[in-house]
Amino acid sequence: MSNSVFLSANITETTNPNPQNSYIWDSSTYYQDHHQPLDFDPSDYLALLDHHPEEDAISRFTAASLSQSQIFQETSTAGISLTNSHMKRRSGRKRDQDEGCKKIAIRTKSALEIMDDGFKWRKYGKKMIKSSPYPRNYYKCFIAGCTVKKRVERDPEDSSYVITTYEGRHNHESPCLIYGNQMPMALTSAWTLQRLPSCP
DNA sequence: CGTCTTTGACCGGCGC
DNA sequence: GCGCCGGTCAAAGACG
Repeated sequence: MSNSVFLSANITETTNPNPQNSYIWDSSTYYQDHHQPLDFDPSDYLALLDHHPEEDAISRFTAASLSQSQIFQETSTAGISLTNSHMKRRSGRKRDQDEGCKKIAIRTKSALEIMDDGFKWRKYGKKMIKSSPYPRNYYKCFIAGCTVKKRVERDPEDSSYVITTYEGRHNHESPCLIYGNQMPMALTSAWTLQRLPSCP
């Protein structure tokens, strides 16, 4: 676990005039284990916004926007146990050693198989895997020249959660650039983000 | 008719 | 070397 990072926060889906939805990152509920600095930027993978309730303002979320005085708390044990088993199964593969540091796994409670993360995806495969009764879905970024992929599968230990694994970094902005400023809808869920291991 | 999803086949990595 | 498994491809089908 030494080279993994967990963080979690309430993320609220916003109402948005665009076809793509966006999400409010509530930094007051943000927490992270191991007291490590956040060394990846969730906004590379999700069209996140940072909500400042005292000013009733919304800005684009980035790792740098997090305050240094953040209070760290324990993350959920369910998130740790699931991602541990996932890491163990996949660790040691050559491709993972080459590309592991570019992978981010996101676990979210959702009734829907696919969540709108602000990017457009093209589905290219679906596969039953041995370790889970649920199928794994494979997507590529729709933007030409962008090689980012994601896998989406249900948590075999708790089917109310969906695990989304992003591989690579987008070389372009999210298609969701124009954000509405309406108050968020009441759709909140705790997300757990984890950088997968095997960075040298 | 164009776009997107489904699904079976194929390929390569890994463990035995 | 062989079989298993996960990831990808591409033709066929579904859907608007």
